[in-house]
Amino acid sequence: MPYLLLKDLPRYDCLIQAAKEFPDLDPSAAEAFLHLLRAGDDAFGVTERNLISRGISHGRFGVLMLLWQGCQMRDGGAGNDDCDGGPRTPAELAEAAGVTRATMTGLIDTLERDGYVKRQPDLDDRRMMSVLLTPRGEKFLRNFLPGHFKTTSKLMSTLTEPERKTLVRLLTKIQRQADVLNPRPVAAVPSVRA
Amino acid sequence: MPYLLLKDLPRYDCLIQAAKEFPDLDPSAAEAFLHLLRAGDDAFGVTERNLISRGISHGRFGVLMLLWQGCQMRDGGAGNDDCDGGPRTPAELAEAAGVTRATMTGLIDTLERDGYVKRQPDLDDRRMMSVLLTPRGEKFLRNFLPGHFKTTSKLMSTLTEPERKTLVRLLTKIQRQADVLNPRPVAAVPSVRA
DNA sequence: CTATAATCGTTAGGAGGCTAACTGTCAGCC
DNA sequence: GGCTGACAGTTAGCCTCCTAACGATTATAG
Repeated sequence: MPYLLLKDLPRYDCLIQAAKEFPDLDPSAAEAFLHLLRAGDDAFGVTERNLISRGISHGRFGVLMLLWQGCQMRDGGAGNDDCDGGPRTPAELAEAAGVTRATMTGLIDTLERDGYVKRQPDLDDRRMMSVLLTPRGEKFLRNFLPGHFKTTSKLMSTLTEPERKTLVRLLTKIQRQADVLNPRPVAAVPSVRA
Repeated sequence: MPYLLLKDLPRYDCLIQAAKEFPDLDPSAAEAFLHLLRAGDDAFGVTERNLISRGISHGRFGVLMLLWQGCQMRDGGAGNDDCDGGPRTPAELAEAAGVTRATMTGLIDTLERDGYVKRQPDLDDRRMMSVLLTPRGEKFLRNFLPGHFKTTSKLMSTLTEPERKTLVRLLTKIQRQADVLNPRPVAAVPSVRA
């Protein structure tokens, strides 16, 4: 429950009222926007509870999941060609997780302190490190995940299967639109000539 | 863009694969859950951009909105009986905003430092303060809000009017379910006998 | 082979959340 | 009137995130 405001959303007629003063305000858009943020925050809060009760933050959990995914790919080896083992280095993890490298350093620090992961220098390129899940980290996930999945299932149990599909479809549209509106640096395009 | 992980969501067949190992994992529930968090984060990020470019955080913006709403109610005085002027004291603001009083102290500190709000001691109850929007704070909102509303409108412009209504309906269901799963303290129930 | 540029991980410092504990003030019971 | 408890706002300390800058290492150009 990190991020935002407005425990109770404004009622729709209040939005219409406000739209009289601000012609740019589209009531139905604002309503959808506020509900999206509110529901996202609520959903986040529900799972956050599970996590903090186990002494781990959402960010750290995400790192463990990325590493574990890598292990699965390697062990199960299901010949999935575009899952080449998952991220390993802090930079890859940061990229996959959507945080900065500096933040990833902090996350790995605490995970290593708690014994869930291990850093290992790369022999070929001495700038790099490899981050590995320890047996303890894997054990944590195996203990934690079932409850976590149960929670998300319960959270979504109010929606029928078609409703879930509809929701995903609408949310995907919004994601794409957000990508358009959010001019990401898009590192891998060093302009036409460089 | 505060909170979470997984820049790229796992593909659906990966979820199905994982469900073989974890029977508790309901793929469609997990998919909907992840998309909800992702879309909420994206939407948040889009507006956050506007805010930080104006030197204000989402939290501070929320406080200004709450105070401004109070002003509107008072000035316009539209005889709306359950909008009695909006929150005024730090405790009310914290409650309305969904943060702790301690956090609200910090938010008001920075807002006051920047000249957007003003603290005023309550003469009747000397424990209390009143927080007021300054002319500068109001001016900021009048300058900022049109662009903000335009952004949210653009974000939601990918959805038709019926789609927005559907989205709101589904998200409301999730909110309610989250409330059920999230055992809030519900302060006003001092147990049967106290 | 050397100089410059790019990349990796880290560090330093800031902001915004939280909890827990503190100070002042009001309300109620004796 | 004087305690005791409840409440308002603040303070202190922690965590996670960010940006900016750094040293070390590798890649590239001449």
